[in-house]
Amino acid sequence: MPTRAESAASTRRDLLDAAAELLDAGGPDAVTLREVGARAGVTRGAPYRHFPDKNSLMNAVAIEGWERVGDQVHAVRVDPGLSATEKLRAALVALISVARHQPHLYQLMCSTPAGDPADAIRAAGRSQDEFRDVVATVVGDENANHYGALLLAGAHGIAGMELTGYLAPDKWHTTADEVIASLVRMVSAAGPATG
Amino acid sequence: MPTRAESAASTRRDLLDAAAELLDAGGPDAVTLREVGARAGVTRGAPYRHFPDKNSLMNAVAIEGWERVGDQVHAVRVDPGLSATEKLRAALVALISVARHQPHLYQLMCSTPAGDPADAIRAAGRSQDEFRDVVATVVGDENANHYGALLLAGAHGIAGMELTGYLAPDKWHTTADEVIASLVRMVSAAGPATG
DNA sequence: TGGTTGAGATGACGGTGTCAGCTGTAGACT
DNA sequence: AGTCTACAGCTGACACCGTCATCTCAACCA
Repeated sequence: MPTRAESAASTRRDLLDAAAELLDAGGPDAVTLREVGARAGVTRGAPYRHFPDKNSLMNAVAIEGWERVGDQVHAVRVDPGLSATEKLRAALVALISVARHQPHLYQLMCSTPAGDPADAIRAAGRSQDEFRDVVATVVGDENANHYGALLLAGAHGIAGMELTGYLAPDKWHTTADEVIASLVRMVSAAGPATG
Repeated sequence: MPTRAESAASTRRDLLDAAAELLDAGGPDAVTLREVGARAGVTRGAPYRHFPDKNSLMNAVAIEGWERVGDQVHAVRVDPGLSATEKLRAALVALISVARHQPHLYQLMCSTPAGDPADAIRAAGRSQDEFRDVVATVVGDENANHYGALLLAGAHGIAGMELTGYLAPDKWHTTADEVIASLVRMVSAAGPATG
């Protein structure tokens, strides 16, 4: 029999899960506070005990998405079985795989955070820090910022184009994976010595 | 005194302008069919004579945005006063400038088109064709597809990160313009001879 | 044991997208 | 000329949404 705090925490967790589930299944329009509440076993007013408004709930969902990406990139970074270049590629693939498997979540994560953006940007910043460390092992600390931003942008851009259908395969005759591979190759070639 | 067809076309134009105006000023949530109608001088039901639903209206706004980008890239491509590399950079800047000056429109243009995506993708495709022609003059026809997609993704990604605030300047110590310049430099170095 | 706190339920309100039905007029037809 | 028709726009209505004020009631603490 759960204590009151436990029960509240459990409800909050259920609300987040329900929101993420609805988002994955039916896109942003399918996420309705009434349905979120219903799936969490509460009524439409209950979420307001845990989040100031709907935007804050969606913001929290996005933050958890970024935290998961951060964990994945961290796991890649400390994986002893991967070379520096392999880590770089794996880290980029981690980002793209969110766009592929949870496109609606990805678009939420990469849209301007509603309400207070600070928390979402901080959560995204942690995975960016992990990623920059990976980049640094390939191009050196002094180039990590520049090439890190370049690679992040490239991965983010190709992921977005792929999931929206704007990277039409029969027009460009290339895939997101090929572009990623090409980016990694170019940056690796630039190497630690290049300004 | 306008004929009936002229009057209808004028109303349709006013609806599109009003929607784009509201989108620019207040984001997607500010675009309401009632307000769009009011600004166009009609009531809330009138837009349904010109668009099947709200999504189609927003889709049409996105398409016009892509057409404008296509025109800009075309103008760059045929500008006799620019070198191939300068054209490449200018074309990318044209894309980014939309993200900078009309961020909400840009996010609409780059989100999964609601309803029938075919028209929006076709409109975006025209500017992509123009862009690929610019790329081809730098890296050659055989590499235009691959590097074109890479550059487009890079520009799209850096534009998106900049406008959402995820490219924190005090974290990455670089700017979107620097990343673009670096991309152009790398691709130009790859050149027509490289596979 | 009695008071307090806070999670959750409920009723209500304004706003929104959407549709059915109506009105009036521009253009076509006889 | 007179009549008919198509259709842009108006209005009322409906279901749904986010949000809030208010209420209830069980878990906590003194």
